Amino acid sequence: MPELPEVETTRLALAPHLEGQRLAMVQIRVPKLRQPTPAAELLQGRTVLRLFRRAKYILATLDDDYTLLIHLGMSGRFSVFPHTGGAHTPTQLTKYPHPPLAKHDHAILTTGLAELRFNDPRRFGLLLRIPTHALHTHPLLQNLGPEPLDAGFTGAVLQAALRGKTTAIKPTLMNNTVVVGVGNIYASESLFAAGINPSVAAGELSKTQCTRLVASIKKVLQQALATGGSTLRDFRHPTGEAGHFQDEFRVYDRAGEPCHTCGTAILQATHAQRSTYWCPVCQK
DNA sequence: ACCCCGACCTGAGGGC
DNA sequence: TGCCCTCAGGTCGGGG
Repeated sequence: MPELPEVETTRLALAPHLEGQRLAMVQIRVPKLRQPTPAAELLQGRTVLRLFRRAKYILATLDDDYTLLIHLGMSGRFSVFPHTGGAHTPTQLTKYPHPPLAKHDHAILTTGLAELRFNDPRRFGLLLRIPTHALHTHPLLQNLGPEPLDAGFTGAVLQAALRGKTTAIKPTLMNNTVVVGVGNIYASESLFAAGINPSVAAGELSKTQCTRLVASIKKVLQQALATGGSTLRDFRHPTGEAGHFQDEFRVYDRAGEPCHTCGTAILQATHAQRSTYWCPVCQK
């Protein structure tokens, strides 16, 4: 499910229920996701000071000098069940019967405002408790490339990151040390928008192409954010709404269908074991 | 230092 | 109906 637009959509939906709120009750129902999950007692009673995002990680700064790191993996999502009728103590919360827990509901965070449930069938997601002072040197975070929507991500920066790389540009866009947040959907979509063939060796892109590609990545991600991300199969906003960017796909998941620009059939191939889609006429 | 591949998981969908 | 195969929005560690 989650590339930058879906992760940011999730963060935006969670923030009003978490920022400034105390985790009155925490349940951890799975011993490990990608890594062992923190004990509920270490999180319960803490207040969330701030909820921010870096790459595809959602980070909750807690009031005990720890940060809760959340990653949605392939199939992770949050559901929000707001309480009705104002603030409550944990005991009172049980008086508000939210729907029964579902299969793969691995963590439940309850504040005075809502119950937030993390569901992840494939368990590629991640919940980690990290000392806040050590966050930027944590192995998961210290080698990350630039945020694609930051002003500092420019054609020159991309070209420098691609220098000497012989791998095709498409899987390279999904390399977190080059740029973060771009996954399998938005890599194909951005290359289409830039008119670049996904098989071109990354290091061979011209300065002009890098500049165009950076502009396309920003445009595609911003448009996806504006439409609430992409809903394939099961991705939902924490509110339960679907995203709509899947209606805007130019190439992703459209093998054999006509290019919206030139009518040529969209092609599909595999790069690094992931599907790539492109138009052989519009992308050179 | 790079690059590729398998591994980690469950579930949906298609073919037989 | 069921079984078996493939594929799915991500990342990491090992080996070449």
